[in-house]
Amino acid sequence: MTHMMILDGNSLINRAFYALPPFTSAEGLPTNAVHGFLTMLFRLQRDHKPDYWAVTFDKSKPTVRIEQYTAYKAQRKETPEALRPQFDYLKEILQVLAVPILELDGFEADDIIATVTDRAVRAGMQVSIYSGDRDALQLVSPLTTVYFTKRGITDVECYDEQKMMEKYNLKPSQIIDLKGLMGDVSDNIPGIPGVGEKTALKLLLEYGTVENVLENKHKVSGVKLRASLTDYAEQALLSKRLATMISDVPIEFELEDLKWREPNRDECKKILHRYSLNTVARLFEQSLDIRLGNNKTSKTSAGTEGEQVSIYPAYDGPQETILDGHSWLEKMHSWLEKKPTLALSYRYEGQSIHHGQWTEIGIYDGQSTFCLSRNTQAASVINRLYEVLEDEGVRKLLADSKSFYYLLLNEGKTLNGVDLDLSLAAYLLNPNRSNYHAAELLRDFTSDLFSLSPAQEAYLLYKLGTGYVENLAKEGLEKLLYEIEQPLSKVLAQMEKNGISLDGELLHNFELELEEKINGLEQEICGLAGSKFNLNSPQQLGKVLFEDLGLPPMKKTKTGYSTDAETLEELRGEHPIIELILEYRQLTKLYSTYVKSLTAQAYQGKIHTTFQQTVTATGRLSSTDPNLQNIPIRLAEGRKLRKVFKPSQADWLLFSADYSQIELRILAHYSRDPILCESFINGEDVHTRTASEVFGVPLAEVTPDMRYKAKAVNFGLMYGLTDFGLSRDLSIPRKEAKYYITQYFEKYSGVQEYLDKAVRIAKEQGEVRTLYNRLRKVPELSHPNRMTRQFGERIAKNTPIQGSAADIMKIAMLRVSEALQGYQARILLQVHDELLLEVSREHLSPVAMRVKQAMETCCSLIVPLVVECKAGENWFEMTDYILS
DNA sequence: GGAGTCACG
DNA sequence: ACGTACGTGACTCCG
Repeated sequence: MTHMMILDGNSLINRAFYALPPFTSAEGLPTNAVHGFLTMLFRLQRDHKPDYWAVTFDKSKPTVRIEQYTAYKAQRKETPEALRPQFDYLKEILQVLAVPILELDGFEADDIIATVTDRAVRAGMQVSIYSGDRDALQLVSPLTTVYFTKRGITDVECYDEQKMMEKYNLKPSQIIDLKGLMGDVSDNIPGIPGVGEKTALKLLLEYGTVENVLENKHKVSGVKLRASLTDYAEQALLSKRLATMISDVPIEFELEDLKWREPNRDECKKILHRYSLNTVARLFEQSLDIRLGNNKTSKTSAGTEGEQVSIYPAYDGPQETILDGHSWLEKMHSWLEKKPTLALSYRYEGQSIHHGQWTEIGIYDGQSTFCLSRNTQAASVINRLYEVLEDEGVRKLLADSKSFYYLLLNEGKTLNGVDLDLSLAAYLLNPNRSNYHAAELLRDFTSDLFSLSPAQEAYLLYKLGTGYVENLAKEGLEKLLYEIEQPLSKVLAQMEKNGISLDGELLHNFELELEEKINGLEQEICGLAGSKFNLNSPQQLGKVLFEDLGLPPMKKTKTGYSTDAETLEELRGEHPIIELILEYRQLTKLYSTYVKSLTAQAYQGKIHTTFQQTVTATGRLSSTDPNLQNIPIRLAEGRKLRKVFKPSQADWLLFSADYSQIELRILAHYSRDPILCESFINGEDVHTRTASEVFGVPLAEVTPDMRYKAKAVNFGLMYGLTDFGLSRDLSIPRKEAKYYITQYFEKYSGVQEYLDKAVRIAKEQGEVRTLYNRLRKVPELSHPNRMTRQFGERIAKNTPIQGSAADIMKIAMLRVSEALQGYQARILLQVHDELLLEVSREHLSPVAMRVKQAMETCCSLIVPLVVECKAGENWFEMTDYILS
C-alpha cells in the first residue's frame, strides 16, 4: 500500500529543542532542535521508506481559532531565543532535501495535517502522522496511524484504534470530546473547571460525546460536577470546537507534490555540513542509500515486498510497436479506412511552441502503441501522418490540443477530428487546478511518471479519457467542452499564429523618448530628495518620503510604508516631489512592461501572444508572453502606445468589436430586474438611468458627478459591492457609500433578490454555474473563517456574471471565425469583451456587418446584446464604424 | 519566491 | 473589531 508520512514540524522541533542539550554549529548558530528533528526524519526514511511525505508548520499569522476564542494559545510562552531561528534553518535544509513543506497563513500545522490526511486517505493511502501533540489522535483511522513522541524525539509510541481503546477507552473521534471536557492547558483551551482526564474519560465512556454528557447532566453523580456541567456547558462546546482539527483548509497542493523525491546528494551534504550537522549527514547518506535500494527491489519484486507496492498501477499498457517505413504507410492507410480513435501525445523542440517543431508523436490506436520520430522517417510517412491528422473521421484524443494545432500550423498543416482534449476537460471539471499538462494529469492515474515514452503517454491518456468522459457527463459539461472550448482552441491557435504587427520605428522612438524623460525625472527627484536612491524600491522611497522629507505616512504595508498611487495621490500638494514620482512610476511602467518587452518579443515585426485557455477560475482567457490584454488605454500617455499596433498589410485596417455592458446585461438577464431590463431594452445609458434612480432625479437632470457615482455602483455590484470598497473608489465617506447602496437596492430590488439567491444556492450546492453550465466549486463558502466565507460569497455573485460573459464571448469567437471564411480578415486578439481583427479595406463593410451580427446573435438573453464597432489605421486611432 | 506596484476587463 | 470589490500578468526589489 502507498504510504504517506506527515511530520508536525512545530511540535517535533519543540520537542527536539527541549529534549537535547544546547549545541551550536561552527559559526555559533544554535542547531540542537534541527539536529533532533533531522535525526528523526532520517531514521523514519531509513526504516519506513515513505512513498509520500511532508512536514507541516504553523505560520506566525493569527489562526482561525483566535477568531472564535481570543484567549486561544494566549498562555503560550514566547519561543526561546535559541529556538526561534532554527525554524528557518530547518526549512532551508528541508528544501534542499526535497522534503515538501506545507504551511498556510491562518492555520495551524494540525489543520494542515488533517487536510493532507483526508486527501491521502481518499486516495487510498496509508498515513502515518508524527507529532508530539495528542490532538492528532483524533485522526486515527483504519488507514491512519499516529506516532506520538514519548521521551526525547526518536522514541515514539504508535496509536491505532485498538491502542486508543486500550489506553483511553476512546474512539479517535472522541479526542475532541475529551478536550472539550478537560481542556488543554498548553493551548489555553478552558474545558470545564474541575474536570480532569479521569472524570472526562469516565463521562465519555458513559455518554460518548460532550453534547450527550450535557444532555444527561442530571444523571451525573456529584453535585459540584452537575453544577459545573450546567454553568460551563457553552464553554465545553466551544472547547470542543477549538480542539477540532479543520480538515479542509484551503491549502493548495497536489498529492503528487508530496511524492518522495531523490534529493541532490551533494547539495544535501553541503548544507548539513554548513550547519555542522556531521552525524546527521552520515545518517542521511545511510538512509538515502537504503531508501533508494529498497525502491529498486520493490519495483522488481512487487508483491513479495508487500508494503511498498503503489496503489496506482505501473505502466501496464502494450509495448511499443516498431514499424518500418512500409509498415507505417500500411498502418496509416488502415486508420484512414477504419477510422479508429487515436490517442496522441507529442514532443517538440524549440524555446516555445511559436518557434517550435514537433519531434515525436506517440499514438495509441486502441490496440497498439507507436511512436513516430520526425528525424528517422521518410517524408512520405510524415505526409501520410498529416493526412491522418487532418482526417475529420479519424477521431483524436490528446492533451493541450491548442499547442498541437500550433505545431501543425508551423508545418502548414492542421488537425481535425479532435474528440477529447484532456487538458480542457480537466479544466472544466476543476478550473482551480494549477496545471493541466499531460504529465500532470497522468499523475492522478499512474505511478510511472518519470520515464513515459510518447507511446506510453498516448496509451495512458486514452485510458484517462474514459474516466473524464464519465465525469463530464455527470457534471453536465459535455456541451461546453465539445461545442465551445474544444473548437475554440483551434481558433485561438490560429489567432496566436496570426500575431499582431508592430510599427518598430515608432516603438523605438517611444523608447528613446521615454528614456530621456525618465532620466530627467530621476535627476529632478534625487535633487529634491537631497540624496540618490533607487526610485524603484518602495522601501527606499518610503524612507525618503516619510523619514527624510517628513511627509505624513498614510497607509502601511506588511513590510513598511505604503507608497502606491492612491497614497501618493493624497500627498500631492504636500511636496513637489510627489507629482514627479507619480509621473516617474507611470513612465517606467510603460518603459519596462510595454516598450521594452514588446521590443524584445517582436519576431519578424509581429507579436505572438499565448492565450491561456485553462488558467482562470471563471472561464475567461488570459494572455501571456506578452500579455496583450492589458495594453494601456485609460491614461493618455499610455494609450499612445496603441499606435504601434497596426495591420499586417498595406490597405488593411484594424477593426474592433466590443460588447457594450455585457456583464450588466447578464445581470439583468439573471435577475430579471424590471428597471435594469427596461434600461437595456430601451437602449438607455444604463449609468445615467441608475443615477436617476439612486438620486431620485429625472434623467435629464443627472449630472456628470451623479453618473460617475452610479457607474461605480454598477461596477461594484458585479464584484460583491461593499460600502468600504465604494467609498474608497469614489473618495467619499462610508456612510455616503452605504446610502447609495441602500438606495440602489431599493430601486433595483430584483438585483438584490437575485444576488441573495445566488449566494444561497451556491451555499447549498458548494458550487456556482454560468449560463452555459461552466462549473466553479466554491469551498470558501463553508470555510470556518468569516473573511474567507465572505470572499466565497463575492465569488458566488461574480463568477456567474463574469463566467457567462466569457462563455458568450467564446461562442462569439467561434461564430465570427466561421463568418470570416472567404473574407480578407483575421481575428488577432480577444480582450474579454472585445475582439480585435484586421481586415482589408475592401472587405471592411461586409466583415463589420458579419462580425457584429455574429456577436449579437450568438446568445439570446432577455435583454439585447449590443456590439460597438470601431476601425482605424492602428489600435490608437480607432473611430466608430457605423454600419451602413 | 514573495511582496509591492500597476496595467487591463 | 476586523478587513473589505471580481478576474488576470509582468516588472522590480529584496531577503
